[in-house]
Amino acid sequence: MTVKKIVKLQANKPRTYAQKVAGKEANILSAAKQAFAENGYNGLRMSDVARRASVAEGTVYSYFASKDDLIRALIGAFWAQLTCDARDAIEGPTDSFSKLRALARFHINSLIARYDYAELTITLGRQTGSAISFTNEVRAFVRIFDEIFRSGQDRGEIAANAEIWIARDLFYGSLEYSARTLILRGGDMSTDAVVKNLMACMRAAYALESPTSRGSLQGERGLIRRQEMLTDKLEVICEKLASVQG
Amino acid sequence: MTVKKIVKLQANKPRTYAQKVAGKEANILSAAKQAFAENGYNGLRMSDVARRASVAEGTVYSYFASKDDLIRALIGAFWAQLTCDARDAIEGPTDSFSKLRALARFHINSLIARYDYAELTITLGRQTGSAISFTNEVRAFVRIFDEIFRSGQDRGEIAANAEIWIARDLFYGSLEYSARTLILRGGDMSTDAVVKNLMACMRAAYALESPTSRGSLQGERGLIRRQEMLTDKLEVICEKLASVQG
DNA sequence: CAAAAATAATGAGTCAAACTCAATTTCTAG
DNA sequence: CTAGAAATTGAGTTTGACTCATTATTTTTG
Repeated sequence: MTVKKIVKLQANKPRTYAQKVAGKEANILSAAKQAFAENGYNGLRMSDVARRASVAEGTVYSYFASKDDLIRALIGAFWAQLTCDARDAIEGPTDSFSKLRALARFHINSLIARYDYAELTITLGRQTGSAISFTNEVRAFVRIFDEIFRSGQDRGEIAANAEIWIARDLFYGSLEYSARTLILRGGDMSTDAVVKNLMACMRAAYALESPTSRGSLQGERGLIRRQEMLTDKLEVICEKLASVQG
Repeated sequence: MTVKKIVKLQANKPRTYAQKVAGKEANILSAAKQAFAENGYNGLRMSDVARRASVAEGTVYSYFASKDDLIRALIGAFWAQLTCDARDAIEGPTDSFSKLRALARFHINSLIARYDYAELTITLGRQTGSAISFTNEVRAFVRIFDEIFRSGQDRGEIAANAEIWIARDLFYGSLEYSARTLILRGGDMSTDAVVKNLMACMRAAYALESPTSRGSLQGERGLIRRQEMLTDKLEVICEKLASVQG
């Protein structure tokens, strides 16, 4: 019985040397992910990563040229995953603004869950120089917005003369800031309010309303709903007045 | 002729020991500012700062507990200066939205000029822990927006039910992202387009338009706007009632 | 199959830079 | 003028990223 046969019987052990090597890189990344989650960028020690991955410190450096390189890889993987998940999240709705709303909701929740990754994305994005740059993974993520926006323009839902780079920064910029605020202040504020507000702005600035559909139907419904809201408010006032009197 | 007389003749040399000491802190800060501008956060060496300020390395540490502390002080000074300049910049216009426009224009230009400071503001804001925090200087700067917004609400120019924290993040978040984009892509895009777009969004989302001017122009929209105004007014009444109760 | 060549892994050692602290200098108050 | 307080000094410590000569493993070759 050779060693090879034993190896073959074990489920997901690497068969070839090349596979083993590839697996080691994944091990190191996974160890780094853990260490980063626990201690953040400054607290992460290369020696600790090596120990967790059960390799020597030098080995880590044969896979990643530097600490920054390692974290960059981690962040790249994060955005790649996010891109996949975001594409799932926008599957449901068909019109552009609903897709954008779904993307916004997904994005702000992701940022709140893992703000540490988002934070380093900018600082580590810049490679060996002074200019700001981004990894391909981040670009791929940003492209999701661009695709929705462009197709919205093609389909006549979004104004054709809207400048996409401005809209994109409005979208991602406000979501990131809001995510930070929500983290800072704790759980008493909702992401829904942020998304709702952002989408109202986007609609107001970029929507091309078709006169037939939205002008009459939704407009009328909106009016009715608003009247109902007004009635509600008036009722509250009456109650309050009564209680003040009493 | 004593030494004191000579000192008195020289213009802005320190007279007392205390003044000399106070001046040294300023020297160190100024040296750090230079070093930071030339090499950025990672490239800044405490030994270099000490040499530029003509003091020993230990002296730097008797004024600032750590490198991060030193840079934080630098960033604090930056925002303090920015706060002064921004207050000047919004002096001209009287209505809230014009003030906000002036602030936006000022802010995006400042960010483009000194993005390095803005970038570190977040990362170094957090003090010895995991939660995100901000220095008082940053808070003072942010307050400018809040003051304009609140006074706009009081004066009936801005919807009373608008949530200020959401509006603030929309404002600063999109400006920061746009500033980054403008730095990245070079000079072919203008800050004006960004400001114009942002203000259009803000107006659409938060403006309470006077019924005489725009209300009559657009039939259904005018109706909706008036209803929104009514709702806002009612909300103000509700709040006032609540405060009467409490 | 064995020897040679290629590839990968190791960890003790280097080095840069933030930070410390005992000794020294400078200033002030009495 | 002097004692003591306050500030300064810079050589030395520490920490942690990174290197590289050596060793181990795998593949290729004869």
